[in-house]
Amino acid sequence: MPQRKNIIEQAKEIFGAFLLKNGYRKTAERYSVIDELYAQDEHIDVDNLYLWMKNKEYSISRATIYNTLDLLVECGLAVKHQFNDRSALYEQALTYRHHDHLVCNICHKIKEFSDPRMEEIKNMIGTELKSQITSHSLVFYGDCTIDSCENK
Amino acid sequence: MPQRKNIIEQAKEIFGAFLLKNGYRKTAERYSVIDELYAQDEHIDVDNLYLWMKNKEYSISRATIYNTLDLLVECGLAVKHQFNDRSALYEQALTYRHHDHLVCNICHKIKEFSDPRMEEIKNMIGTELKSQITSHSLVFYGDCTIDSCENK
DNA sequence: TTACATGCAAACCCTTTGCAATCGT
DNA sequence: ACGATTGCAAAGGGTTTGCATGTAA
Repeated sequence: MPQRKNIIEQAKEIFGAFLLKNGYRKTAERYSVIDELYAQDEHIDVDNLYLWMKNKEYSISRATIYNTLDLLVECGLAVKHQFNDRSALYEQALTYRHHDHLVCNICHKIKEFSDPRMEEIKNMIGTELKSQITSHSLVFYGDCTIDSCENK
Repeated sequence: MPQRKNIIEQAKEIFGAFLLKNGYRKTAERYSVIDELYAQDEHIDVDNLYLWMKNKEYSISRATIYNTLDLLVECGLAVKHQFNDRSALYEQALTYRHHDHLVCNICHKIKEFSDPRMEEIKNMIGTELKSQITSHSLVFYGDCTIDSCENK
């Protein structure tokens, strides 16, 4: 990932401006969450992010991670997903383009996709049901039909 | 609801056959959950169903409601929805046709809709990502633009 | 200096589990 | 009678909260 560093720097600048604008403080913990969230290649939940950071000798608590992720979501630097009734998953959002997810019923691997028809459906349903639709969550669940899935 | 009684009777027959087939026992508690789930006009969560039933002098525990709802989902007589990170919502499924949901950001009212393009998207993405898609969850979130919404 | 942020542990909420008592079959 | 089902309360897992301590501004 040659340009990931730049992305992280960019994210930190945006975050700094956001903190300033809202009178929040710039703490080392908050910036470290950006570093480590943006270091992930996959969606990650709070507990795994916490363990990951502990493992890297960071001194941070779960509470602070929760708090910081909320801030990151608020300023658009992170996206939160709730795929099932378990823990929420987060991913970086600076280079994010909206996509939806396909979750394998057996191995629970997550694949991403995007379909332009979703926008059309949103517009149409929004008009029909008199709602200004602000976001959506779409998850497909299915059985992999390829060998890379661990269900065979 | 003139024919709701018939629907409940029909549901009970299906449930009875399901219980028999699987060697499960026919208990008054299990049937009472059908009665009261099917009496709802809206989605309901376990706790509210429990309180509703307690209020009607039923003698039933939360654990049994959880257990029975699982069975009802298993045999197709109920559908379970997970709209947010809070409690799951259930609805009767005998007269159910698949639909998706629009949740108001402010008043949290739920509206239903259905769009045939979803099937097309499912088929296409399933082929593309090599998955036998078995189900999906689609929720739109938006701000009502009508006065019936409590957000004005 | 003085709030706000942190870290810890306890509290919370929804759901699941363990087990003795009950009840279908 | 046997074993599944119930009800209760305790345990579980993820998230939030309260409060003393630490720290940015």
